[in-house]
Amino acid sequence: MTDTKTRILDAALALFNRFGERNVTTNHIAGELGISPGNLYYHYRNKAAIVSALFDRYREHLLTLLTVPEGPLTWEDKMGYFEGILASMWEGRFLHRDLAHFLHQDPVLRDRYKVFVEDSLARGLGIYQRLRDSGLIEASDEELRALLVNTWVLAASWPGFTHGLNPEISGDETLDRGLLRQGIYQIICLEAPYLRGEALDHLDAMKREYRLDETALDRLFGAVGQVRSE
Amino acid sequence: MTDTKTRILDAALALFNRFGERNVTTNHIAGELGISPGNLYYHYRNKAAIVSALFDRYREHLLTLLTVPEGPLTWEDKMGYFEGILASMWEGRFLHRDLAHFLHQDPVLRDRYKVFVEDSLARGLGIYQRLRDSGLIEASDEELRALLVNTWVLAASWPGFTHGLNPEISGDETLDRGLLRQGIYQIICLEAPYLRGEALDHLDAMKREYRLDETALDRLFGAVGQVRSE
DNA sequence: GTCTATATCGGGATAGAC
DNA sequence: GTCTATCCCGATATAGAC
Repeated sequence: MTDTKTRILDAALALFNRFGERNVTTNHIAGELGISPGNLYYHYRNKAAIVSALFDRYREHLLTLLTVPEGPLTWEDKMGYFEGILASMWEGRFLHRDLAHFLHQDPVLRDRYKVFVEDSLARGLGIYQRLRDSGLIEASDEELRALLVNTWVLAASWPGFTHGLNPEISGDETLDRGLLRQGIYQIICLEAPYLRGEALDHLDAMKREYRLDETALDRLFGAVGQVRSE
Repeated sequence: MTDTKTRILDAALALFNRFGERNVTTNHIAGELGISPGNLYYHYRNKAAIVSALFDRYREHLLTLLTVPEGPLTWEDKMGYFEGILASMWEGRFLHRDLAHFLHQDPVLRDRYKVFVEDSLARGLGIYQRLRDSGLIEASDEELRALLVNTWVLAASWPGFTHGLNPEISGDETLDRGLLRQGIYQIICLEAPYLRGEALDHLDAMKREYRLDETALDRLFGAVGQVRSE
Protein backbone atom coordinates (compact mmCIF):
# COMPACT_ATOMS: atom_id res chain seq x y z
CA MET A 1 0.00 0.00 0.00
CA THR A 2 1.38 3.37 -1.01
CA ASP A 3 1.50 6.15 1.51
CA THR A 4 -1.49 8.33 2.30
CA LYS A 5 0.02 11.44 0.80
CA THR A 6 0.28 9.79 -2.60
CA ARG A 7 -3.10 8.13 -2.34
CA ILE A 8 -4.69 11.52 -1.71
CA LEU A 9 -3.11 12.81 -4.90
CA ASP A 10 -4.30 9.83 -6.91
CA ALA A 11 -7.84 10.06 -5.62
CA ALA A 12 -7.98 13.80 -6.12
CA LEU A 13 -6.73 13.51 -9.68
CA ALA A 14 -9.34 10.92 -10.58
CA LEU A 15 -12.16 12.94 -9.05
CA PHE A 16 -10.98 16.26 -10.47
CA ASN A 17 -10.74 14.84 -13.96
CA ARG A 18 -14.13 13.28 -13.68
CA PHE A 19 -16.21 16.01 -12.06
CA GLY A 20 -14.04 19.10 -12.29
CA GLU A 21 -12.06 20.44 -9.36
CA ARG A 22 -14.78 22.91 -8.52
CA ASN A 23 -17.29 20.16 -7.91
CA VAL A 24 -15.01 18.03 -5.78
CA THR A 25 -14.73 19.02 -2.12
CA THR A 26 -11.94 18.00 0.21
CA ASN A 27 -14.53 15.90 2.01
CA HIS A 28 -15.23 14.01 -1.20
CA ILE A 29 -11.59 13.19 -1.58
CA ALA A 30 -11.29 12.04 2.01
CA GLY A 31 -14.50 10.05 1.72
CA GLU A 32 -13.30 8.35 -1.44
CA LEU A 33 -10.24 7.13 0.43
CA GLY A 34 -12.10 6.27 3.62
CA ILE A 35 -10.06 8.73 5.65
CA SER A 36 -11.18 11.74 7.66
CA PRO A 37 -11.08 15.33 6.39
CA GLY A 38 -8.75 16.17 9.25
CA ASN A 39 -6.31 13.56 8.10
CA LEU A 40 -6.31 14.99 4.62
CA TYR A 41 -5.44 18.40 6.00
CA TYR A 42 -2.62 16.86 7.95
CA HIS A 43 -0.98 15.92 4.66
CA TYR A 44 -1.89 19.02 2.64
CA ARG A 45 -2.42 22.35 4.25
CA ASN A 46 -5.23 23.22 1.85
CA LYS A 47 -6.91 22.28 -1.39
CA ALA A 48 -4.65 24.46 -3.49
CA ALA A 49 -1.66 22.52 -2.20
CA ILE A 50 -3.16 19.37 -3.67
CA VAL A 51 -3.64 21.07 -7.02
CA SER A 52 -0.12 22.40 -6.86
CA ALA A 53 1.30 18.95 -6.12
CA LEU A 54 -0.67 17.51 -9.03
CA PHE A 55 0.70 20.21 -11.27
CA ASP A 56 4.24 19.30 -10.22
CA ARG A 57 3.68 15.70 -11.03
CA TYR A 58 2.11 16.57 -14.37
CA ARG A 59 4.88 18.95 -15.32
CA GLU A 60 7.63 16.49 -14.46
CA HIS A 61 6.02 13.76 -16.46
CA LEU A 62 5.34 15.86 -19.51
CA LEU A 63 8.75 17.52 -19.61
CA THR A 64 10.38 14.11 -19.34
CA LEU A 65 8.39 12.94 -22.33
CA LEU A 66 9.39 16.08 -24.20
CA THR A 67 13.11 15.46 -23.93
CA VAL A 68 14.66 15.99 -27.33
CA PRO A 69 16.10 12.65 -28.36
CA GLU A 70 19.52 11.85 -29.75
CA GLY A 71 20.03 11.02 -33.39
CA PRO A 72 17.55 10.71 -36.24
CA LEU A 73 13.96 9.68 -35.70
CA THR A 74 11.71 7.12 -37.35
CA TRP A 75 8.00 7.47 -37.84
CA GLU A 76 7.48 4.91 -35.08
CA ASP A 77 9.41 7.13 -32.69
CA LYS A 78 7.17 9.94 -33.77
CA MET A 79 3.97 8.07 -33.03
CA GLY A 80 5.39 6.92 -29.71
CA TYR A 81 5.98 10.53 -28.79
CA PHE A 82 2.47 11.50 -29.66
CA GLU A 83 0.89 8.67 -27.77
CA GLY A 84 2.85 9.45 -24.64
CA ILE A 85 2.42 13.19 -24.71
CA LEU A 86 -1.26 13.12 -25.51
CA ALA A 87 -1.89 10.49 -22.86
CA SER A 88 -0.06 12.61 -20.31
CA MET A 89 -2.04 15.72 -21.17
CA TRP A 90 -5.21 13.68 -21.00
CA GLU A 91 -4.18 12.47 -17.55
CA GLY A 92 -3.82 16.04 -16.36
CA ARG A 93 -6.87 17.34 -18.13
CA PHE A 94 -8.53 18.90 -15.09
CA LEU A 95 -5.61 21.31 -14.88
CA HIS A 96 -6.20 22.74 -18.32
CA ARG A 97 -9.91 22.80 -17.77
CA ASP A 98 -9.87 24.98 -14.67
CA LEU A 99 -6.58 26.64 -15.37
CA ALA A 100 -7.96 30.15 -15.18
CA HIS A 101 -9.08 29.68 -11.62
CA PHE A 102 -5.90 28.00 -10.42
CA LEU A 103 -3.78 30.77 -11.83
CA HIS A 104 -6.11 33.37 -10.41
CA GLN A 105 -5.87 32.09 -6.86
CA ASP A 106 -2.22 31.09 -6.76
CA PRO A 107 0.37 33.61 -7.99
CA VAL A 108 3.18 31.12 -7.53
CA LEU A 109 1.51 28.59 -9.75
CA ARG A 110 0.94 31.39 -12.25
CA ASP A 111 4.64 31.95 -12.76
CA ARG A 112 5.50 28.29 -12.73
CA TYR A 113 2.83 27.53 -15.30
CA LYS A 114 4.14 30.16 -17.68
CA VAL A 115 7.67 28.79 -17.44
CA PHE A 116 6.29 25.32 -17.97
CA VAL A 117 4.53 26.29 -21.19
CA GLU A 118 7.63 28.05 -22.42
CA ASP A 119 9.76 24.99 -21.68
CA SER A 120 7.28 22.67 -23.32
CA LEU A 121 7.08 24.73 -26.47
CA ALA A 122 10.85 25.09 -26.64
CA ARG A 123 11.29 21.34 -26.34
CA GLY A 124 8.48 20.69 -28.77
CA LEU A 125 10.18 22.88 -31.31
CA GLY A 126 13.39 20.95 -30.78
CA ILE A 127 11.59 17.73 -31.50
CA TYR A 128 9.90 19.11 -34.59
CA GLN A 129 13.23 20.33 -35.90
CA ARG A 130 14.70 16.89 -35.29
CA LEU A 131 11.82 15.40 -37.22
CA ARG A 132 12.53 17.80 -40.04
CA ASP A 133 16.23 16.88 -40.01
CA SER A 134 15.17 13.25 -40.17
CA GLY A 135 13.18 13.96 -43.31
CA LEU A 136 9.80 13.16 -41.78
CA ILE A 137 8.34 16.62 -42.11
CA GLU A 138 8.93 19.63 -44.30
CA ALA A 139 8.09 23.13 -43.16
CA SER A 140 9.60 26.56 -42.78
CA ASP A 141 10.55 27.78 -39.33
CA GLU A 142 7.50 30.00 -39.25
CA GLU A 143 5.22 27.14 -40.24
CA LEU A 144 6.83 24.96 -37.62
CA ARG A 145 6.23 27.44 -34.85
CA ALA A 146 2.60 27.97 -35.79
CA LEU A 147 2.10 24.22 -36.04
CA LEU A 148 3.68 23.74 -32.67
CA VAL A 149 1.42 26.25 -30.95
CA ASN A 150 -1.65 24.83 -32.64
CA THR A 151 -0.65 21.33 -31.59
CA TRP A 152 -0.16 22.41 -28.01
CA VAL A 153 -3.45 24.24 -27.76
CA LEU A 154 -5.34 21.43 -29.42
CA ALA A 155 -3.76 18.76 -27.24
CA ALA A 156 -4.43 20.78 -24.09
CA SER A 157 -8.00 21.61 -25.07
CA TRP A 158 -9.19 18.39 -26.60
CA PRO A 159 -10.15 16.75 -23.30
CA GLY A 160 -12.21 19.79 -22.35
CA PHE A 161 -13.92 19.83 -25.72
CA THR A 162 -14.92 16.19 -25.56
CA HIS A 163 -15.97 16.53 -21.95
CA GLY A 164 -18.31 19.32 -22.93
CA LEU A 165 -20.07 16.99 -25.34
CA ASN A 166 -20.12 14.08 -22.90
CA PRO A 167 -20.15 15.43 -19.38
CA GLU A 168 -21.92 12.36 -18.07
CA ILE A 169 -19.76 9.52 -19.31
CA SER A 170 -16.42 10.85 -18.19
CA GLY A 171 -14.73 8.33 -15.96
CA ASP A 172 -15.64 5.39 -18.15
CA GLU A 173 -12.29 3.86 -19.02
CA THR A 174 -13.19 2.50 -22.44
CA LEU A 175 -14.90 5.62 -23.67
CA ASP A 176 -12.22 7.88 -22.28
CA ARG A 177 -9.67 5.89 -24.20
CA GLY A 178 -11.70 6.30 -27.37
CA LEU A 179 -11.87 10.04 -26.94
CA LEU A 180 -8.13 10.21 -26.39
CA ARG A 181 -7.50 8.22 -29.56
CA GLN A 182 -9.76 10.49 -31.55
CA GLY A 183 -7.69 13.39 -30.21
CA ILE A 184 -4.56 11.79 -31.58
CA TYR A 185 -6.34 11.47 -34.90
CA GLN A 186 -7.08 15.19 -34.89
CA ILE A 187 -3.44 15.99 -34.21
CA ILE A 188 -2.36 13.70 -37.01
CA CYS A 189 -4.65 15.62 -39.35
CA LEU A 190 -3.15 18.85 -38.08
CA GLU A 191 0.32 17.98 -39.26
CA ALA A 192 -0.63 15.76 -42.18
CA PRO A 193 0.10 18.44 -44.81
CA TYR A 194 3.69 18.68 -43.62
CA LEU A 195 4.54 14.97 -43.56
CA ARG A 196 7.16 13.55 -45.90
CA GLY A 197 9.01 10.29 -46.51
CA GLU A 198 8.04 7.28 -44.44
CA ALA A 199 5.82 9.40 -42.22
CA LEU A 200 3.76 10.22 -45.29
CA ASP A 201 3.79 6.59 -46.39
CA HIS A 202 2.17 5.61 -43.12
CA LEU A 203 -0.24 8.53 -42.87
CA ASP A 204 -3.31 6.69 -44.10
CA ALA A 205 -2.58 3.71 -41.92
CA MET A 206 -2.19 5.97 -38.88
CA LYS A 207 -5.42 7.77 -39.63
CA ARG A 208 -7.21 4.46 -39.85
CA GLU A 209 -5.47 3.31 -36.68
CA TYR A 210 -6.65 6.18 -34.53
CA ARG A 211 -9.83 7.36 -36.12
CA LEU A 212 -12.85 5.92 -34.39
CA ASP A 213 -15.31 4.05 -36.53
CA GLU A 214 -18.71 5.50 -37.27
CA THR A 215 -20.61 3.68 -34.56
CA ALA A 216 -18.11 4.62 -31.85
CA LEU A 217 -18.04 8.22 -33.01
CA ASP A 218 -21.77 8.24 -33.00
CA ARG A 219 -21.91 6.98 -29.44
CA LEU A 220 -19.36 9.53 -28.29
CA PHE A 221 -20.44 12.58 -30.17
CA GLY A 222 -23.86 12.01 -31.57
CA ALA A 223 -24.46 14.16 -34.61
CA VAL A 224 -21.12 15.89 -34.23
CA GLY A 225 -19.31 12.71 -35.15
CA GLN A 226 -20.42 12.75 -38.72
CA VAL A 227 -20.89 16.38 -39.50
CA ARG A 228 -23.12 16.92 -42.43
CA SER A 229 -24.27 20.00 -44.24
CA GLU A 230 -27.78 21.02 -43.33
CA MET B 1 -29.96 54.16 -21.01
CA THR B 2 -30.66 50.52 -21.70
CA ASP B 3 -32.76 48.56 -19.26
CA THR B 4 -31.34 47.04 -16.11
CA LYS B 5 -31.79 43.49 -17.29
CA THR B 6 -29.51 44.08 -20.24
CA ARG B 7 -27.03 46.10 -18.25
CA ILE B 8 -26.67 43.22 -15.81
CA LEU B 9 -25.83 40.95 -18.69
CA ASP B 10 -23.27 43.35 -20.10
CA ALA B 11 -21.56 43.89 -16.77
CA ALA B 12 -21.56 40.19 -15.97
CA LEU B 13 -20.05 39.34 -19.35
CA ALA B 14 -17.24 41.83 -18.92
CA LEU B 15 -16.44 40.65 -15.41
CA PHE B 16 -16.72 36.97 -16.25
CA ASN B 17 -14.38 37.32 -19.20
CA ARG B 18 -11.91 39.26 -17.18
CA PHE B 19 -11.80 37.32 -13.91
CA GLY B 20 -13.56 34.08 -14.65
CA GLU B 21 -17.15 33.40 -13.62
CA ARG B 22 -16.02 31.58 -10.52
CA ASN B 23 -14.24 34.63 -9.19
CA VAL B 24 -17.13 37.02 -9.83
CA THR B 25 -19.90 37.08 -7.22
CA THR B 26 -23.38 38.38 -7.78
CA ASN B 27 -22.44 41.18 -5.40
CA HIS B 28 -19.58 42.17 -7.67
CA ILE B 29 -21.90 42.42 -10.60
CA ALA B 30 -24.38 44.48 -8.66
CA GLY B 31 -21.61 46.65 -7.27
CA GLU B 32 -20.20 47.25 -10.71
CA LEU B 33 -23.56 48.60 -11.82
CA GLY B 34 -24.22 50.52 -8.63
CA ILE B 35 -27.38 48.54 -7.92
CA SER B 36 -28.24 46.35 -4.97
CA PRO B 37 -27.89 42.55 -4.90
CA GLY B 38 -31.61 42.28 -4.27
CA ASN B 39 -32.31 44.18 -7.43
CA LEU B 40 -30.11 41.85 -9.41
CA TYR B 41 -32.08 38.89 -8.11
CA TYR B 42 -35.27 40.58 -9.11
CA HIS B 43 -34.14 40.38 -12.73
CA TYR B 44 -32.46 36.97 -12.62
CA ARG B 45 -33.55 34.29 -10.23
CA ASN B 46 -29.96 33.10 -9.73
CA LYS B 47 -26.46 33.30 -11.09
CA ALA B 48 -26.93 30.38 -13.45
CA ALA B 49 -29.78 32.26 -15.10
CA ILE B 50 -27.35 35.02 -15.99
CA VAL B 51 -24.93 32.52 -17.49
CA SER B 52 -27.76 30.91 -19.38
CA ALA B 53 -28.91 34.24 -20.78
CA LEU B 54 -25.37 35.04 -21.86
CA PHE B 55 -25.16 31.68 -23.57
CA ASP B 56 -28.36 32.46 -25.47
CA ARG B 57 -26.98 35.72 -26.64
CA TYR B 58 -23.71 34.14 -27.65
CA ARG B 59 -25.34 31.30 -29.51
CA GLU B 60 -27.67 33.57 -31.45
CA HIS B 61 -24.83 35.80 -32.51
CA LEU B 62 -22.52 33.01 -33.55
CA LEU B 63 -25.13 31.01 -35.43
CA THR B 64 -26.12 34.15 -37.32
CA LEU B 65 -22.53 34.65 -38.36
CA LEU B 66 -22.35 31.02 -39.43
CA THR B 67 -25.19 31.25 -41.91
CA VAL B 68 -24.10 29.60 -45.13
CA PRO B 69 -24.05 32.32 -47.74
CA GLU B 70 -25.52 32.33 -51.22
CA GLY B 71 -23.33 32.06 -54.28
CA PRO B 72 -19.57 31.82 -54.66
CA LEU B 73 -17.20 33.36 -52.17
CA THR B 74 -14.18 35.60 -52.50
CA TRP B 75 -11.16 35.53 -50.23
CA GLU B 76 -12.35 38.81 -48.71
CA ASP B 77 -15.63 37.14 -47.77
CA LYS B 78 -13.58 34.43 -46.20
CA MET B 79 -11.53 36.79 -44.06
CA GLY B 80 -14.65 38.65 -43.08
CA TYR B 81 -16.14 35.41 -41.84
CA PHE B 82 -13.11 34.62 -39.79
CA GLU B 83 -12.89 38.02 -38.22
CA GLY B 84 -16.51 37.96 -37.18
CA ILE B 85 -16.58 34.42 -35.89
CA LEU B 86 -13.35 34.67 -33.97
CA ALA B 87 -14.37 37.99 -32.48
CA SER B 88 -17.66 36.48 -31.39
CA MET B 89 -15.99 33.50 -29.77
CA TRP B 90 -13.57 35.83 -28.08
CA GLU B 91 -16.49 37.85 -26.76
CA GLY B 92 -17.97 34.73 -25.19
CA ARG B 93 -14.68 33.34 -23.97
CA PHE B 94 -15.70 32.90 -20.35
CA LEU B 95 -18.25 30.33 -21.50
CA HIS B 96 -15.68 28.06 -23.05
CA ARG B 97 -13.32 28.57 -20.16
CA ASP B 98 -15.67 27.37 -17.45
CA LEU B 99 -17.81 25.22 -19.67
CA ALA B 100 -17.31 22.08 -17.62
CA HIS B 101 -18.83 23.67 -14.57
CA PHE B 102 -21.78 25.22 -16.35
CA LEU B 103 -22.70 21.95 -17.96
CA HIS B 104 -22.22 20.14 -14.69
CA GLN B 105 -24.65 22.32 -12.79
CA ASP B 106 -27.26 22.91 -15.46
CA PRO B 107 -28.63 19.87 -17.34
CA VAL B 108 -30.73 22.05 -19.61
CA LEU B 109 -27.71 24.02 -20.72
CA ARG B 110 -25.93 20.73 -21.28
CA ASP B 111 -28.36 19.64 -23.96
CA ARG B 112 -28.60 23.05 -25.53
CA TYR B 113 -24.83 23.34 -25.71
CA LYS B 114 -24.49 20.03 -27.47
CA VAL B 115 -27.07 20.99 -30.07
CA PHE B 116 -25.31 24.31 -30.47
CA VAL B 117 -21.98 22.67 -31.23
CA GLU B 118 -23.61 20.30 -33.66
CA ASP B 119 -25.32 23.18 -35.43
CA SER B 120 -22.15 25.22 -35.55
CA LEU B 121 -20.09 22.40 -36.99
CA ALA B 122 -22.77 21.59 -39.54
CA ARG B 123 -22.89 25.19 -40.68
CA GLY B 124 -19.12 25.43 -40.63
CA LEU B 125 -18.89 22.44 -42.90
CA GLY B 126 -21.38 24.06 -45.23
CA ILE B 127 -19.21 27.15 -45.43
CA TYR B 128 -16.04 25.15 -46.02
CA GLN B 129 -17.73 23.25 -48.80
CA ARG B 130 -18.83 26.51 -50.33
CA LEU B 131 -15.25 27.71 -50.15
CA ARG B 132 -14.15 24.55 -51.87
CA ASP B 133 -16.74 25.02 -54.59
CA SER B 134 -15.46 28.55 -55.03
CA GLY B 135 -11.96 27.21 -55.62
CA LEU B 136 -10.46 28.80 -52.52
CA ILE B 137 -9.56 25.57 -50.78
CA GLU B 138 -8.86 22.02 -51.84
CA ALA B 139 -9.41 19.11 -49.50
CA SER B 140 -11.15 15.78 -49.29
CA ASP B 141 -14.32 15.48 -47.24
CA GLU B 142 -12.39 13.73 -44.51
CA GLU B 143 -9.73 16.43 -44.45
CA LEU B 144 -12.42 19.06 -44.35
CA ARG B 145 -14.14 17.55 -41.35
CA ALA B 146 -10.91 17.19 -39.40
CA LEU B 147 -9.94 20.75 -40.30
CA LEU B 148 -13.33 21.98 -39.19
CA VAL B 149 -13.12 20.34 -35.79
CA ASN B 150 -9.58 21.57 -35.27
CA THR B 151 -10.63 25.08 -36.22
CA TRP B 152 -13.52 25.00 -33.81
CA VAL B 153 -11.49 23.69 -30.90
CA LEU B 154 -8.68 26.11 -31.54
CA ALA B 155 -11.00 29.10 -31.88
CA ALA B 156 -12.85 28.14 -28.72
CA SER B 157 -9.69 27.46 -26.73
CA TRP B 158 -7.41 30.22 -27.89
CA PRO B 159 -8.75 32.82 -25.44
CA GLY B 160 -8.23 30.42 -22.55
CA PHE B 161 -4.73 29.65 -23.69
CA THR B 162 -3.71 33.27 -23.92
CA HIS B 163 -5.41 34.08 -20.66
CA GLY B 164 -3.34 31.40 -18.95
CA LEU B 165 -0.19 33.15 -20.07
CA ASN B 166 -1.46 36.62 -19.18
CA PRO B 167 -3.97 36.32 -16.38
CA GLU B 168 -3.20 39.81 -15.16
CA ILE B 169 -3.61 41.92 -18.25
CA SER B 170 -6.96 40.59 -19.37
CA GLY B 171 -9.42 43.41 -19.70
CA ASP B 172 -6.95 45.71 -21.40
CA GLU B 173 -8.66 46.55 -24.69
CA THR B 174 -5.55 47.00 -26.81
CA LEU B 175 -3.79 43.89 -25.62
CA ASP B 176 -6.95 41.80 -25.84
CA ARG B 177 -7.29 42.88 -29.43
CA GLY B 178 -3.70 41.84 -30.11
CA LEU B 179 -4.29 38.41 -28.66
CA LEU B 180 -7.41 37.98 -30.75
CA ARG B 181 -5.53 38.90 -33.91
CA GLN B 182 -2.77 36.45 -33.11
CA GLY B 183 -5.51 33.83 -32.76
CA ILE B 184 -6.71 34.61 -36.26
CA TYR B 185 -3.13 34.18 -37.43
CA GLN B 186 -3.00 30.74 -35.87
CA ILE B 187 -6.21 29.75 -37.62
CA ILE B 188 -4.87 31.02 -40.92
CA CYS B 189 -1.84 28.79 -40.43
CA LEU B 190 -4.15 25.91 -39.66
CA GLU B 191 -5.78 26.00 -43.04
CA ALA B 192 -2.87 27.40 -45.03
CA PRO B 193 -1.93 24.03 -46.56
CA TYR B 194 -5.38 23.72 -48.10
CA LEU B 195 -5.64 27.15 -49.67
CA ARG B 196 -5.80 27.56 -53.44
CA GLY B 197 -6.37 30.27 -56.02
CA GLU B 198 -6.71 33.84 -54.82
CA ALA B 199 -6.83 32.71 -51.19
CA LEU B 200 -3.36 31.29 -51.65
CA ASP B 201 -2.23 34.43 -53.45
CA HIS B 202 -3.15 36.48 -50.40
CA LEU B 203 -1.88 34.03 -47.79
CA ASP B 204 1.39 35.78 -47.08
CA ALA B 205 -0.28 39.15 -46.93
CA MET B 206 -2.86 37.81 -44.49
CA LYS B 207 -0.21 36.27 -42.31
CA ARG B 208 1.62 39.55 -42.18
CA GLU B 209 -1.64 41.36 -41.53
CA TYR B 210 -2.56 39.36 -38.45
CA ARG B 211 0.68 38.14 -37.04
CA LEU B 212 1.89 40.36 -34.24
CA ASP B 213 5.34 41.82 -34.58
CA GLU B 214 8.15 40.61 -32.37
CA THR B 215 7.90 43.32 -29.76
CA ALA B 216 4.16 42.90 -29.33
CA LEU B 217 4.49 39.14 -29.16
CA ASP B 218 7.20 39.54 -26.61
CA ARG B 219 5.06 41.76 -24.46
CA LEU B 220 2.14 39.36 -24.68
CA PHE B 221 3.85 36.04 -24.40
CA GLY B 222 7.36 36.58 -23.21
CA ALA B 223 9.59 33.73 -24.25
CA VAL B 224 6.69 31.82 -25.75
CA GLY B 225 6.35 34.39 -28.49
CA GLN B 226 9.55 33.47 -30.19
CA VAL B 227 10.01 29.86 -29.35
CA ARG B 228 13.57 28.78 -29.74
CA SER B 229 15.27 25.45 -29.30
CA GLU B 230 17.07 25.14 -26.01
C1' DG C 1 -0.95 9.61 11.54
C1' DT C 2 -5.53 9.54 12.19
C1' DC C 3 -9.88 10.63 14.19
C1' DT C 4 -14.20 13.62 15.71
C1' DA C 5 -16.10 17.77 16.39
C1' DT C 6 -16.41 22.30 15.31
C1' DA C 7 -15.21 27.07 14.00
C1' DT C 8 -15.24 30.20 10.26
C1' DC C 9 -16.23 32.44 6.35
C1' DG C 10 -18.19 33.96 2.13
C1' DG C 11 -21.22 33.76 -1.47
C1' DG C 12 -26.00 32.75 -3.08
C1' DA C 13 -30.39 33.84 -2.31
C1' DT C 14 -34.77 35.73 0.14
C1' DA C 15 -38.08 38.86 2.90
C1' DG C 16 -40.24 42.73 3.18
C1' DA C 17 -40.11 47.88 3.15
C1' DC C 18 -40.24 51.72 0.00
C1' DG D 1 -38.11 48.27 -9.81
C1' DT D 2 -35.17 49.02 -6.28
C1' DC D 3 -33.40 49.01 -1.66
C1' DT D 4 -31.64 47.10 3.09
C1' DA D 5 -31.07 43.58 6.01
C1' DT D 6 -30.49 39.03 6.72
C1' DC D 7 -30.72 34.11 6.35
C1' DC D 8 -28.78 29.93 4.87
C1' DC D 9 -25.79 26.65 3.56
C1' DG D 10 -21.85 24.33 2.19
C1' DA D 11 -17.08 24.09 1.83
C1' DT D 12 -12.56 25.09 3.86
C1' DA D 13 -9.87 24.66 7.52
C1' DT D 14 -8.60 24.00 12.61
C1' DA D 15 -8.44 22.15 17.58
C1' DG D 16 -7.50 18.78 20.30
C1' DA D 17 -8.16 13.81 21.66
C1' DC D 18 -6.39 9.21 20.67
